Amino acid sequence: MPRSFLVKKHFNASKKPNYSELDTHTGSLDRRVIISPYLYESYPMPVIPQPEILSSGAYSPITVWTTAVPFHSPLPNGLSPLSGYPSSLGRVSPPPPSDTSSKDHSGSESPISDEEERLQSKLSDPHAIEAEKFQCNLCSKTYSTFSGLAKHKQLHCDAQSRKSFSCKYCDKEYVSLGALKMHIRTHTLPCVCKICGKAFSRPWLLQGHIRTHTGEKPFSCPHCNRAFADRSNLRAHLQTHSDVKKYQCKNCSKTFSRMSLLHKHEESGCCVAH
DNA sequence: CTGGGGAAGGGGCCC
DNA sequence: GGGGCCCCTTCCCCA
Repeated sequence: MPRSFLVKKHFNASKKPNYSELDTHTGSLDRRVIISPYLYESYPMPVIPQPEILSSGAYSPITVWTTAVPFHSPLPNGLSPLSGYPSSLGRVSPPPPSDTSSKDHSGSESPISDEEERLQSKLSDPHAIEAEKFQCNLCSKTYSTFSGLAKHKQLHCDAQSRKSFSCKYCDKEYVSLGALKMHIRTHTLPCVCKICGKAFSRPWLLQGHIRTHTGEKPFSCPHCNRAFADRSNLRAHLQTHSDVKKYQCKNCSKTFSRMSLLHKHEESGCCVAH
């Protein structure tokens, strides 16, 4: 079973190692890998089969998620006026501070946005309130009634903005067709190695695989002249030369050259012991 | 058991 | 929008 189907574990997605120093260590390395013409001459890129993903049944566009605002439902708790429901009637209570579900469209770290401030000023002006219509926050369409806006959001705008593209081979969903196409390649595996027949989802994966046959190792360690076929493997190797390991156990402060080694260490019971 | 190398996959960015 | 590439991550294997 290809690893692509394994569930990805995000132990700490926010902790990203800084590899910026790699360039200084490998200053002589060209950032663009020059693939030997030999590879392309002897092993031309495979013809990608007709993309099944483009067939009409490949995906199901506009899959309305069940989180859409129910028609004629009361305002969901935590739904702010910025969600398209003007608070001119004074019915909308501010979302509870602990509610994190309403952060979907909030890119601002400030608890009070400019739009909220403008709304506050409007609230102080009754004439402005009267002139206010029920406006969709997604497409700016205005409606004279709240129910009209709610129906619009349920049947059109929310469905459009939250449409998903479902893989017909598995239950994964993607927000864009491009992402779905890329994913489906992990099922169809259109790039086949002509030497061993192993199939890959992307051409560059095949190129990397072909290096295992040719022995080409374009990435050299500047410290020990050891060569690698994969840049990421060189990067991991460079950590072995470093006195300061990037991955540290937060309990015992022991450091590791790889995150996977830290994970092993943590799973072995260090964190439990402390 | 630990550390390291090899191989591979997915997401994201750029052109 | 698609391809190429990079980065990060994971798994397997071995010393």
